[in-house]
Amino acid sequence: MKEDLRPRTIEEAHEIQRALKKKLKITSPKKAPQLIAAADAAFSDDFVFAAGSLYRYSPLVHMEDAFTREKARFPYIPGLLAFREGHAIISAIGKLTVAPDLVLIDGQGIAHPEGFGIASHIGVILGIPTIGCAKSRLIGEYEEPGPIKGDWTYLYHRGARVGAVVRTRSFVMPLFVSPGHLADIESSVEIVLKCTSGFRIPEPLRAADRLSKKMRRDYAGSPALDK
DNA sequence: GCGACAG
DNA sequence: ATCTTGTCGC
Repeated sequence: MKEDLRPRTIEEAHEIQRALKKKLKITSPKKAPQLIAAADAAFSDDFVFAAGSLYRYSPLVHMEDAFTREKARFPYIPGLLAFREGHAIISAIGKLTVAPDLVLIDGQGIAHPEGFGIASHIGVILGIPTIGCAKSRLIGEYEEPGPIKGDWTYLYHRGARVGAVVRTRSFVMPLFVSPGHLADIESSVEIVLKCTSGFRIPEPLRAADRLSKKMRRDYAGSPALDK
């Protein structure tokens, strides 16, 4: 699986994406998750700092954090984000002492040109439910949702519903939510909204974002931190 | 050929 | 994502 996130070429990355997509499952979840984690990454000149933040779900209660630092080996290419930060994110999640039931990822799920964004990629590799939560659109057409928190519309691509455009805070730019793995559009919207209060970004993702940036401040130039 | 393009 | 000054609003 390590190889599935560290291709040598763009062509190889596309092959991996197509192969892993065969294991993708979009379904309505049976049980509500008890533990939700969120992951995000920050970058310095040559490192990627990934952070994972774990919460008890409903109500949201912070449990623990974890992070990793590794060399950035793949460029950012729209559609291939998983190959730039996926490996580090999975590593950070793996450092949590308790495994989450679901993970929120900063990026797209199936609302992706190949139907396999970073949230789907991570979900398939980890074998657990994931939800993509992006701040902007990668693909798809949609109608602007209403202006109040909780308003949302479907995101369509090639005639199919691939996600939702969700107003997580009144009168603020919406978020692009799409199921990653073992989730569906409606449950993804519900979970994202339940994880959000006061801010545009869901609390677990805000925590992961803060931590990844703090780690960059603290360790951007440290020689030996890797194991 | 031109425009779009998660982080 | 990152860089980076001022500005608007709670």
